[in-house]
Amino acid sequence: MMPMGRTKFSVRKIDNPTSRQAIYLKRRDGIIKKANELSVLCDTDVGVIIFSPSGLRMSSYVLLTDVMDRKGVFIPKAQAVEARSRNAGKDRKELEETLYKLNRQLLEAQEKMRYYEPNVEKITSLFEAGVYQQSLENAIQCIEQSKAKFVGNRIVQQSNDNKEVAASFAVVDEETNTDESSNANKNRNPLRDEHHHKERNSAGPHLSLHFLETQKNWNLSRGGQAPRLNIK
Amino acid sequence: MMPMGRTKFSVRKIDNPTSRQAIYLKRRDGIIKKANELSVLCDTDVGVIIFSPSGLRMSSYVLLTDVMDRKGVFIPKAQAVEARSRNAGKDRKELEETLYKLNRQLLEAQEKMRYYEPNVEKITSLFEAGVYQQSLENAIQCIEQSKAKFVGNRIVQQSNDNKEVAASFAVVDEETNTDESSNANKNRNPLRDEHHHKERNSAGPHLSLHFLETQKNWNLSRGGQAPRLNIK
DNA sequence: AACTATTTATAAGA
DNA sequence: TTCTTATAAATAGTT
Repeated sequence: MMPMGRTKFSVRKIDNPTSRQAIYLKRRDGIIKKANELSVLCDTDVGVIIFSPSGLRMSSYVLLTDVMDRKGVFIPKAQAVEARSRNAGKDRKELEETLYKLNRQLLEAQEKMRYYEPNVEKITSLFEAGVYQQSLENAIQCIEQSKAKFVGNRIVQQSNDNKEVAASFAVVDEETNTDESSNANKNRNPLRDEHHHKERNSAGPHLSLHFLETQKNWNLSRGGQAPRLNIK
Repeated sequence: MMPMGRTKFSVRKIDNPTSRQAIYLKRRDGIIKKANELSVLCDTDVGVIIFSPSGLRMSSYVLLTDVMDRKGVFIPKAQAVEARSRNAGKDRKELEETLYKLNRQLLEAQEKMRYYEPNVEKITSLFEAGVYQQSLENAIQCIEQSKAKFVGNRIVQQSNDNKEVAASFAVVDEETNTDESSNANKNRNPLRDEHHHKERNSAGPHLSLHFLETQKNWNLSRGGQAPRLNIK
């Protein structure tokens, strides 16, 4: 008979589908919790992407942003141009594969583009508008910095813009919500780490993602306190 | 005197930089280890991206990967399948033509993108910087107008601008979030709401990703076995 | 880098 | 499913 409590395990695929699923759920939650803790404790950006075992859909994602830009989502220009001639030797299957990939890349690009060229008519909430605006503001930041170089580094003050924008969000939030009861649904400010952006050229949609919350009672708030578990 | 062993902690930013860094390292490793375990145990794809507290560089990423290709993160599976079959009737010439067109579209998209994500390092004159900025300012103008609609056609004024806008943010937001309170340093994430993801096909991590391993002795291999830790 | 005292995470079982 | 409980793991403060 198995011991009552936790048993040792080895890192190999769990054969039994039922327990695999069960374990998946537990561990998924565990990782997300830890990712959140790390991000709060150390004030870092952390992203986690987890697919359900079935593989049919993304089960859980906790994403972090602008990473994408840096990792070369788009194929380098040279590579793209060259692609055509390189198709000469490919058989049909390969061609279709290439086509498929290109399609995807294009979709990605278009998706991204939406941040910068939002169809104003299609913006359905103020919320969304703010998101778009932020990405643009970020882009402008970069340009400002670039300009500063030419002018002789004199315009450094501009760099506080982002903070103000972000701050105003928070401030007003407080105006509308006077009650101080704190619950789990708070998310970090995507603009918090400006230095991230400063270091890099990309002004990308620095918004996207973030912690998808986990409906649990975990203290997912930043700066929270609460030892939230039962104390023996 | 502090107890020798682990002490309880609350989830809030660690003030002491030294211990923050120390804790960062430990927990970072811990998460990566767990991510790997999950991926092996449950045969899932898991990705983790962690930035160092300094924020200067990506400190650690362990991305599992080809996920995207296999499971269609960017395009829903159904759509992907369709994309393929649409090419079924085409002969080679047509295929190559399609490929070429796609390539061109992609290049165009990338070109445009450069506009919004200009490589600051490569801007060679103040004038050029100005041009970029102008296009971005224009975009922001549009957004502002869009915002105004939501604020009830109220004219957005200079000084109170931020507050008003932000306030309505809160309101709009509240439709999806019933109770919410906030401190000055906590910001909601504008994209938190899932509908962003739901409504777009490619809300996923636009990552291309690869597996970066972690130099450690952990058994990071897939399908591995080995209880890799010391047995008492 | 190692070491432990403790806190956490969790695999089974209820 | 959700809760419980015994035990494995993770890890904060120390050396």
